Amino acid sequence: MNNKYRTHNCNELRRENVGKNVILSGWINKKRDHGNLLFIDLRDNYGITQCIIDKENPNFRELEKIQLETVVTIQGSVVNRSKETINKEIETGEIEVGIEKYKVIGSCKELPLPVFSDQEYSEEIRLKYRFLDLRRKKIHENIILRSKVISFIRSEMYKSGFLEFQTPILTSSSPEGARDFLVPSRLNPGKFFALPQAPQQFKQLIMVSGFDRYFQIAPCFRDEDARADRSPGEFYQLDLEMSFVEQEDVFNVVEKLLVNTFKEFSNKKLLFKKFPRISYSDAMLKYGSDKPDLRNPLIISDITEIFLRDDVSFEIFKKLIKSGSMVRCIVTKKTKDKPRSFFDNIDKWAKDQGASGLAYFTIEKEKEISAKGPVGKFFSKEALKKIMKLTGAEIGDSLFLACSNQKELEKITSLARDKIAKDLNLINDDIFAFCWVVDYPMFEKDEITKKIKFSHNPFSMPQGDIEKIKFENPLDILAYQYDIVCNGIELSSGAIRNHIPELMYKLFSVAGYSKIDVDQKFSGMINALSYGAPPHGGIAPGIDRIVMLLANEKNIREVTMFPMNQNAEDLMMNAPSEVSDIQLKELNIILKNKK
RNA sequence: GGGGGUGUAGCUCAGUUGGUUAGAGCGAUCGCCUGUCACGCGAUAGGUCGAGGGUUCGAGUCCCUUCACUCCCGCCA
Repeated sequence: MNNKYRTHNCNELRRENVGKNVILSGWINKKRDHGNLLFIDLRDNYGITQCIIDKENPNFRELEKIQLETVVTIQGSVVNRSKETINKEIETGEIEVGIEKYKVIGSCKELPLPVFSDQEYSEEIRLKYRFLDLRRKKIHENIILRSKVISFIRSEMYKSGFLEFQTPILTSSSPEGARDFLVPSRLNPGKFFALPQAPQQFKQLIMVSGFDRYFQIAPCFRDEDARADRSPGEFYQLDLEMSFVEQEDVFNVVEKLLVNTFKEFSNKKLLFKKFPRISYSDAMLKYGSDKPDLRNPLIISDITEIFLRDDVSFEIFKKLIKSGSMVRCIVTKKTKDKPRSFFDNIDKWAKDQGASGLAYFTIEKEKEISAKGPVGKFFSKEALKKIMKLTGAEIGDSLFLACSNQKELEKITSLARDKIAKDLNLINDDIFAFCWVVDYPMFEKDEITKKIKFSHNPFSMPQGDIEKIKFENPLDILAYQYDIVCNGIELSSGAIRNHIPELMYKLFSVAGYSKIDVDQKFSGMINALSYGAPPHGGIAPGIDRIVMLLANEKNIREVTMFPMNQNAEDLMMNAPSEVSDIQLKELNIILKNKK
C-alpha cells in the first residue's frame, strides 16, 4: 500500500523504519500539549503511532488547536525514541513520527461522547452515535472478532463437506412460533410476505433437492421482545442441515466445530470435550431449567416422599403436598458455619422473586444427627438420614427447600441455584461448560387454553417405532429434538426432521391442524416430502451468542455492529419511520390511527 | 402487557433531614509549559436537575402522572 493517504498504517512502523519519510492517515486519538512541544496519538484500525511536532514547525499552532477525532494525513520522518521514552503499551512504541506536513481530510465537530476513554456511557448515546462508539477499542475488537469467528466457521464447514446456499428473505408467514415481520406486497394487494424466522423449510427443501449438506450464516427475523442476550428483530444463526443422518451424526459435526472454534478464539478451558447429554426431564429436575449452567455444581433433588413420613411434622408442606405440591431442595456443601444472615438473605431473596420463600436447615451431628435452623425441629434423625441418602447431603451441609407445583418449583429452584452459587462464589468464570439437552417432548399443554400444542419444532421426528406411537397420549411422545447449551446460555436447537407426510399430518392433527390447514400453511414442505425425501436433520447455533461468549460479554449489543434498542428502534438511522401517503397507497394500506 | 433500576453541565457522576448562588472529573474555550503517553498548571464558559402536576413559606430532594433508556417476567416453534 502506497498512495497519497498512507505509506504505512498506524501499527506498522518499527525501529528498522527509522529515518524513513512516511505518510500516515488516521484519527487524532489523543493530544498531549507541552506548550512548545506537542504529542499526537494517531489511530487507525490497526493501531496507534505517536507523532510529534514542536514550535519551530509553522503548523504547530494549528495542530495544537485541532479537535480530537479529526481525520488527518501526516507526513514526516520516523524517529528513534530514547530508552526512557519508549512506550511498551503500543506496538509502535519504540519510534515516533516527527511531523513535517499535515492535512485535515475529515474535520470533526465537538464530540457527543469521548472515544478515547474506558468510561461506560449510556446505551442511548452509544446507539445514536454508533459510528463513534465503534471506534472505541473494546467494541472495535469485538466486531473484528466476530468477523474472524464467522470466517473460521465458514472454512470449518467447507472442510466438513458442507455447501453454503442463500435462501429467500421475502417468504411466507408461518402459523407456528414467533411473531413474523410482515412486508406488504405491492403486486398482490392485501397480501404479505414474512421475513424468515429461520430458513427452516428452505433448508429441508434443500435436502429434498439432494444437496446432502447445507449451511448458511443466516439472518433470522422474529418480532419478539428483547433481552440482554437476545436482539430485537434480527439475529444470525449458523444454519445447517444434513441428509441420511441420525442424531449422533449431527452432534459429532457440531461438537467438533464448537470445540475447534472455542479453542481457536478463547483461552478459557472447555469443561467437557465430549459434551454430556442430559434429557429434558432430567434437566428440569436437576437444574430446574432446560438451559443448565453446568459450571454450577449445585443439584436440585426431589424429596417429596420425606414429607409423607409420620416422623416429619412439617405440617405446612405436608398440607400442600396433599393438594398436589412437591418439595425440591438444593444442598450446599460445608455451609454449617455460614452466618444466619447468609440463609435469611436467600430466603428473603426468594420471597422477592414471588416464591413463598426457601425453608432451610443444616445437618449436624454431636451424638445424634440433627437439623439446625428454623425448620430443623420438624425432622427426625431417621428422616434426616433418608434425606441424606436421597440428596447426597453430608454432615455440615445445608438444604434449601421449596414446596410448590411443578412449574413454580422448577422456576424458583432454577433461580435459587444461580443465586446460591453466586453467593457462595461457586461458578468458575474461566471455563465453558457445554451440554446437549435431548429427548424433548413433542407436545405440551398450553397453560391458558389447555390445548395440546407443539413444544418446539413441529417438523421434528418423534422417537420410537413410528408404527407404535401412541397418539392418544401425546404428552408422552418424545422427539428427536435437541438443544445445545453453554454456561447456561441456549446456543441453538435442532432436530431430526419428520420426512414422512402421513406422520406429519397425524402429528399436526394432534395439535389441532386439519390436513387442509397443513396443506395450506406448509404447502412447499408437505408437497416436497411426498416426492422422495431423504431422512435429514440439523441444527442452528446462534452466531451472536457464540461471539458473545468468546468476547466474554454479557450483552449481545456488544458484539452487534448496529443493534436496535430494547424497543426495536434504530436510534442512528431513525428506523422504523413513517412513510409517505404515496407509498402507502401503492401498497394498498390505510393506517387506522393516522395523526 | 407486567415488575425493578436509572434519568442532575457535551460525557461520567456527587448532591446529607426539604433550606442561601446545584458541585467534581473528563471534554470545550483562553493562557502557561520541549519528553509526554490518562502529561501538568491556571482561568472561563456551560444547568428548564427528563417532562407535567401536587404538597410546602421553600422541592434536584416528598407525592401523583407521564416520557426515555435499561434489566427481568410474559413472549422467543
